[in-house]
Amino acid sequence: MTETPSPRGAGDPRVALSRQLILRAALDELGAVGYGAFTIESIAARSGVAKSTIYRHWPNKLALIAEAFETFHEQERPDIEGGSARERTQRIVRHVAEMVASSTFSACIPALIDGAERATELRTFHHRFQLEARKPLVAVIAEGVVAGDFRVDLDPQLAAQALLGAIFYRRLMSGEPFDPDEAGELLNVVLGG
Amino acid sequence: MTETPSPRGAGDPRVALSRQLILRAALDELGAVGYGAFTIESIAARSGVAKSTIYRHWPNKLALIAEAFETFHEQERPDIEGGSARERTQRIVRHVAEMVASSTFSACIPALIDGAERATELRTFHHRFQLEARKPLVAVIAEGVVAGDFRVDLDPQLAAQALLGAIFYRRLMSGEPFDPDEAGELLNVVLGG
DNA sequence: TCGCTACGAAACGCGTACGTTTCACAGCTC
DNA sequence: GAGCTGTGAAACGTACGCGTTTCGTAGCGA
Repeated sequence: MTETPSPRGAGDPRVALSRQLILRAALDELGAVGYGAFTIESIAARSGVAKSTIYRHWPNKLALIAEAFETFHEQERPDIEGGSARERTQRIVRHVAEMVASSTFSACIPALIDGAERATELRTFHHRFQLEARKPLVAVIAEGVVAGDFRVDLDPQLAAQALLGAIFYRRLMSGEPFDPDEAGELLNVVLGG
Repeated sequence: MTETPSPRGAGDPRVALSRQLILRAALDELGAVGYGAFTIESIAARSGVAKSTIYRHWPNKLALIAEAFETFHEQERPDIEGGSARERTQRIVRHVAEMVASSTFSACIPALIDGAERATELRTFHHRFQLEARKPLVAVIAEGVVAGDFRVDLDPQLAAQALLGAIFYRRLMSGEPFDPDEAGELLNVVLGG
C-alpha cells in the first residue's frame, strides 16, 4: 500500500489551530446571529484569524457552515447501561433535555432549522443526524414494549417523536425551557404512568 | 364626540391594495428565503409595488415582518363542538397537523422560529401566539381528564406540548411531515389507547 | 371638474459583505 | 540553517441592500 499523499499542510500545527479557531467562532456566530446573517468577515473578527486564511480552507460560506455543524455534533452518547427500559428511556430523555438546555447547542438550534430549510446540504445533514440521534431512544422504547414496561400497542417511533417533540417544542415555540428534571413527568404523559 | 381624525389615506382603495400586496409578498418571501435574508427590495420586486411605497407604510424591515406575521395568524379556529373529549382533542390535533402541512404556513415556521430568536418583538409575539393557540387543546384535554376519557394523572399542559411537539418535530427535525390521518395514532401514544 | 394624494421609476450616498490579490513575516519541516 | 508554506494586514473591484429624495403620472373624493 502506498501512503496516502499527505495533503497540503496536514501536519502543520498552524493549520490545525486556524481551523479550530475558525470552526469554533463559526458555531458561536451561528448561535448569535443565525444562518441568514452569518458572514465570513464576522468570523474573521471573532476568531482573530485573517479573512484570507478562512478562504484558504473553505471555498465559501456554506461549506464553512456545513463543516461547523458537523464538527459540532460530536455527540457524547449518554450512559444508558443498566436499569429497566423505563429508567434507560428516562435517562436518554433527560440527556437530550440537558443538551437542548446547554447554551452552545441551544443557541444553534434555530439557526440549524433555518439553514436546513434554505440549503440542501444542511437539510440532509440535519435530518440524518436527527435520525441517528433518535435511534437509541427508539430502540430502548421498543425493548420496553417487549419487556412489558410499556403498553403493547405503543409505536416506538411515534413515542420517541412525542418525547423529543415536547422538549423541542418548549425550546422553540413556547419559550419556557424544558427542565431536565421534568423528564419523569414527560414519560408518564407519553408512555403511561 | 369629535370624529376620529381620518388617518391619511384611510379610505383610499389604493392604500388598501398596496398594503395587501406588500404583506402577502412579505409572507411569501419569508417562507422562501427566511428571516435573515429578507430584504425590502425583494418585496418590492415580488409584490410589484415600488420600494418607496413600502417605506411610506412601514418605517423599516422589522415592522413589516412583524405585521406580516400578525396578519398571517388570523387563525381560523377548528370546529371543536360535539363528540367526546377524545374526539374533540383528535380534531384539534388534526387541525394543527393540517395547518403545519399547508404550504404558506409551513414555509414560514422556520423563519418565524429564527426571527423569534433574533428580535424581541417577534419573540414575544411568537410565544404569545403559541400560548393562545394551545389553550383550546389544553382545555379539552383537561375536560377529558375530568370526564374519565383520559388518565387522571395526566398533565394537560404537558400532554398538549407532547402532541403539538410531535407534529412540529416531524416538520422541523425529521423531515417526514406529519400526516393529519396519523392524529388518532398520536393520541393513542400520548394519551393512552 | 378640480385639488389632493398615492403611486412608480429612478437615482442618490452610504455601508457592508463578497471573494481575490499582494506582500512581508513568521513558523514549520528536514 | 535553508527552503517551503501558512499567516496577517491591507487593499482591491463588485454587488447588494438600506433608507431617502425627486418628479411626473394617475386615481381618488367632493
